[in-house]
Amino acid sequence: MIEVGTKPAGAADGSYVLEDQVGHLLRRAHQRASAIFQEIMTEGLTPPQFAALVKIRDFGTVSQNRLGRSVAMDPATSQGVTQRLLAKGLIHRKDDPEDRRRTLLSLTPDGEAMVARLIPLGRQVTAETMDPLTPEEQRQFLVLLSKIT
Amino acid sequence: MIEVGTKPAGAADGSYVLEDQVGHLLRRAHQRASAIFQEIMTEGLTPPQFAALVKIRDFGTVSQNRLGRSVAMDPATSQGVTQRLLAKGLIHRKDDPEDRRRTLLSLTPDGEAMVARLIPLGRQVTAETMDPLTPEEQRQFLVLLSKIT
DNA sequence: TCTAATCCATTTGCGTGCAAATGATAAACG
DNA sequence: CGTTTATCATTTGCACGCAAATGGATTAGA
Repeated sequence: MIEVGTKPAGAADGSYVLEDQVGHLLRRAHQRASAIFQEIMTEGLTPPQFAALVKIRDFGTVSQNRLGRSVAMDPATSQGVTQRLLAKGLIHRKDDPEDRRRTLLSLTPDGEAMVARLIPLGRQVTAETMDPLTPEEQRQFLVLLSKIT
Repeated sequence: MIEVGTKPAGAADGSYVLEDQVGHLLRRAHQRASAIFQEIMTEGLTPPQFAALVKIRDFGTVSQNRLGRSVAMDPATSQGVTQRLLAKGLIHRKDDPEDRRRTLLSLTPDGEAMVARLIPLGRQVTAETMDPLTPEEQRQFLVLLSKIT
């Protein structure tokens, strides 16, 4: 018996090819995207820190938890990230006078300047990450990726 | 001047929409895939641990660094992961007699049994993660995702 | 009202993930 | 042959990421 053609990715037999599993591919693609980010963004910010800065700028003022939800960070992670942005002098904190549970975050002038300076680089990161794809594929990919997010 | 239509995702103006950046979408998709993994794989294994087990099974016997490269883990991370698999009694270690720098890893009988039991669940994880996509979209997505990995 | 359910921020503990440094071994090369 | 270079495993330090628990504040409901 001669084998014709290759085994389809979704083979129902005993084989299990790690490289065909979405989770694994997503993990690796995310690693690569982070590496490209670090190459281009040379100011010592991490991707979550940059995402937080951008969102704080969008909001103007936000509570820590709300910021976390808007960028998909749980409260414990938000805590750490805002802590470090605070230490870098990029954001400012004050108690919410209308709800004493909350602390409100906003950008410092340094933070504003940093975001403005980094956004063009952010576009570059996205471009380079998707560079292996044609423009048409890039559009398709973003649509599909959004659907499984 | 009346604005017609919505702003394209790649707008070259001052706007920067975090949700349109691949890195951010990849981070969130990876988070979701990991969450689905944990829901379905109820035996206390993490995605990297499972990936390592599968690869060790494929190799039969591998050095720790080689295993790491094959699943995209740096040496420090490999160290931690194999450490925990060892503690769970799923893998076995021995010095390589032909190269005293290396330590060879292989599955214990428990490890073999665990992988065999979990692989069907692995397929389920992949299926559920891509559930929002049609079968045709799933194939497209895997092709594109592979290209940027 | 006042009590239960929610929400906010924080902390602890564990598991990746990576940079950088180290000591031991092996391979390359002059 | 001996030296330089590369590889292997390990350790330390830092940054996510999440589960679970806590104490304080607010909201909803009986």
